[in-house]
Amino acid sequence: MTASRALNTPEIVNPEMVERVRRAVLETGYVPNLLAGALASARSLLIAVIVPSIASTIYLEFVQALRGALASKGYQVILGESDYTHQSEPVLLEALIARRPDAIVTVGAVRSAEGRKRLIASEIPVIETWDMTSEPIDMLVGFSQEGVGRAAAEFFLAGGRRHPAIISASDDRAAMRAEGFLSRLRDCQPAVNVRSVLIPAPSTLGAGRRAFVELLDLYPKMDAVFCTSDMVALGVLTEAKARGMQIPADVAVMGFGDLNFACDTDPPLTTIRADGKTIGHEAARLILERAGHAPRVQTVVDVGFSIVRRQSA
Amino acid sequence: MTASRALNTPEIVNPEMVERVRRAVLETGYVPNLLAGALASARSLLIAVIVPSIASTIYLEFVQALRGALASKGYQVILGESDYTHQSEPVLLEALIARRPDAIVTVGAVRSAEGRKRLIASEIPVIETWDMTSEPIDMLVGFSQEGVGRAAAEFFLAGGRRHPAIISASDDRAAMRAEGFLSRLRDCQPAVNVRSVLIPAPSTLGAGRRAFVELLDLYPKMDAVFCTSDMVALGVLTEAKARGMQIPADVAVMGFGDLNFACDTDPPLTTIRADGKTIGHEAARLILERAGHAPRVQTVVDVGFSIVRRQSA
DNA sequence: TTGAAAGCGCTAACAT
DNA sequence: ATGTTAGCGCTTTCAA
Repeated sequence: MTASRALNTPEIVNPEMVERVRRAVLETGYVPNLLAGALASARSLLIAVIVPSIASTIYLEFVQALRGALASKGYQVILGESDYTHQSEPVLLEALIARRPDAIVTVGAVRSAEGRKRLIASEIPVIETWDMTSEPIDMLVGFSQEGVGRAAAEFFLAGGRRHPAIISASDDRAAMRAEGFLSRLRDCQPAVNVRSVLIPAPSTLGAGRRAFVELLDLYPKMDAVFCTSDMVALGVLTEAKARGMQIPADVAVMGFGDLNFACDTDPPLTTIRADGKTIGHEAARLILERAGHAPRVQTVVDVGFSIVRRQSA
Repeated sequence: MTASRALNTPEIVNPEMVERVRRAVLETGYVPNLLAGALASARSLLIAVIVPSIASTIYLEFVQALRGALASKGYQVILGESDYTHQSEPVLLEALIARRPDAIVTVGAVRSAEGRKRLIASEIPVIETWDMTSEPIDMLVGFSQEGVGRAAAEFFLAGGRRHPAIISASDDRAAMRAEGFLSRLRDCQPAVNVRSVLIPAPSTLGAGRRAFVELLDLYPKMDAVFCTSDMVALGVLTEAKARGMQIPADVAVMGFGDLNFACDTDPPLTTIRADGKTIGHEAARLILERAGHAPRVQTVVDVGFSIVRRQSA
């Protein structure tokens, strides 16, 4: 017990004793067994994070920020992949709950009723992120995906574009952005024509190119394209350039994500920035506050989004 | 004990008993505590993976493949970030060892003597990946980074290019690729001029653009550029296009990684493919074999690499 | 096929 | 400031 205290709370142990323990640790190469510690203390210092796909770059900064903010407090992150579908959600959740993480962070709302039930029953703090859902399980850090779509439409309209199109990936949140975009356009007087093309998640440059070709074909008057991902927008820029089109003169192009290449494309990409880093930091803050048994804190955080105006639109 | 068996090895339990246990599990919402299980059985079903940076896309497929192959056997992955430096390596390793993972997979060789010592002392299976180091700690799955660089140089030479340049990121493995590239060129008779530009890790499109501008300035005769990352190569293509240069007529461009956009750039990017997916699968296979107490298997796997010839070079 | 006993390596809680 | 006791929830081992 004294050794345990010397390592975890040295300030309440006699300095000489702490020194003796330190020496013994070095001599023996002792590394504490966190599994045993977690079992005894009911704190695993483990945070489970569920992303749709590890390979989708859009969430990388978020995971990195979350991980970084928690690492300094001794927490580690375990990653789950929900595969953009909600079929295996309950199974994945059970596997993660079995590790007794101190919090579970999900990208997007937990959709399956079964999954929600298990999370609630587990009494583990839950943080849903990247969207403002109406009925969060517990805590929530995000922004309005529909709002993003509406803002994009508004931006095009304000710029005088009357023949907008959208290239949308087929995942939950991209669909919400698309819905916001379309709904804003439905409200126009006089009516505005729109075309949309759906591509499978995850979003790639190639899918963007091909979708743009398709749009050029079926919507010759098109003068603006909103892409639900910067990678797709880059594909549009590539195809446009290859055809000698002028961006934004011929077609305005707008992306989403403000990925790290967006400022360096040709022309630089106008996009909507959702700050994954901030979402990660806020989620970490909520986790730490909850861990400190702080009085019930504000549990819904809207981090908003911003239009990053560059040259492509 | 019977309940434990009914859940883990139902085949040796009376079917009626299994059924009773199943019902009880459903009724109570019981979820096994893997922390306790791991402590008792000395198997955590946890695999620690160390990548230089979560945000570097090049390792995403690898992590995903590794995760996928292990998930079906009940393993989960815990992620560590080594930050492209080896300073904090021992600390990170200690934090991971404390979780008693059943294996530790690292991207790149473990450099610090302290880290190597701890890993060996821990007796946890170790798999170093993405490089063929001469003195692996335990198992190894990778390919020759220097070989990649030499192959790139060879490719340019065979294509008649005599004024090659390289844009290299400043991480361990990129530096090895650069060294291979330069060493092959040093062997040329008659001598071949080379220029190299170093950019900070992680590699970005913007860094590629700017490095290319720099090269154009200080090496007007340049007729080929090898980039240690596809993202950087994309930056070169972008800048070239913006200046109205002809690729590959004016300058041949070659990347590394065969990232998912490489086939859809304009022109399509010639690159060197290192199959992260295969590395991940092989690593998973080694882990599972070792876990099955299989007789000492082949512990060094060279997955090789291949030149993907497209139009940019 | 089922059960009983012991213990994995820690920490909480309660002495001293 | 240090020590003792008990127990976290499982699995291993041995017994019936």
